Amino acid sequence: MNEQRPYSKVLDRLRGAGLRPTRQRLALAKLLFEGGDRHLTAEMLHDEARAAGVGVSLATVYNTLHQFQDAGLLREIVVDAGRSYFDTNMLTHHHFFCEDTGDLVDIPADQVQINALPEPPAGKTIDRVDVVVHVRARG
Amino acid sequence: MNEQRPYSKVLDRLRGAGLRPTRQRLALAKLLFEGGDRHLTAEMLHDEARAAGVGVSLATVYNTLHQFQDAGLLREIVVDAGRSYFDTNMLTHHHFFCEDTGDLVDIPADQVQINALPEPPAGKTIDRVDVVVHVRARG
DNA sequence: TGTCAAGTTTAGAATAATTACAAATTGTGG
DNA sequence: CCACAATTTGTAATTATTCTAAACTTGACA
Repeated sequence: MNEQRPYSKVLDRLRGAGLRPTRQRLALAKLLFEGGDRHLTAEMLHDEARAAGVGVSLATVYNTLHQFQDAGLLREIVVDAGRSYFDTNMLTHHHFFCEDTGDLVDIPADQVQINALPEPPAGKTIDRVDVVVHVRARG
Repeated sequence: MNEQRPYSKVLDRLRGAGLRPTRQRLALAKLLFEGGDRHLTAEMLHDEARAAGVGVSLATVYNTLHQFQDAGLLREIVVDAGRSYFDTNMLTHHHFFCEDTGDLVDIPADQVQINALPEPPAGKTIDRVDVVVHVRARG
């Protein structure tokens, strides 16, 4: 439907976040937000961009991911030591993490019910609750 | 009570895990297991060891932490990108993670109740469920 | 107790992910 | 279209961790 204005949605999205719609940001936003819910590392996104013929440096991919995160368009997930995934699904939800393959799979929020939470330490407020269900190939 | 055999407990612990009780492993085990529940990075443990006058290289600290983990004496916790904590509390429990300070605080298992969990992806079994409650200084 | 093989430790090099930097480029309001 | 600030970039730097091969311990056994 958007054949003639393929960037209009992401463009609005960037504008809404107060980010200048540069060529690089538009291309990365398109890759990130027009493919459903995704879990990507900086390296993976960089490869995708190059494969799509988009000239963008790895440094810019990192910058952009962090800017998108600060703007609330993405969230960072840390499951694997020394590797950050960025999740394009901003709705409350949780994750399966497969220790064999490194795969990350969404769990809709309504499939996990937490019905007791402790008081946070003095002077702190709860920001969010992350549930990671570690799984492995059945042995 | 153990003034005369200060290493006997950790010694048994290493023996039980099938690990040779070397000077380094004994010293690190003492630091790790005789101070209650602890959350330490390799670097932190290395510093403690040096402060205690124990000559041990950082490489050995890493090796030892992983061996202890494989032996079921420790578990690794990943909350902060690019930094691994090791937790000496092997009972089921969860964590507060303070984003401002990087502090990690235990939440006893009975203070979090999860009463719905999804089916794991085909062919996988659930290994464990990690709940991390992200908190920050009240604004 | 001395010897030896296997298990450990170590310093330093290597790797991997990420961040920092300063120069070059680009986007935008006037 | 200009000027200037924001952005991008290649590269170097940083950080956490793993690797490696040589040196050193340990424990078993004669």
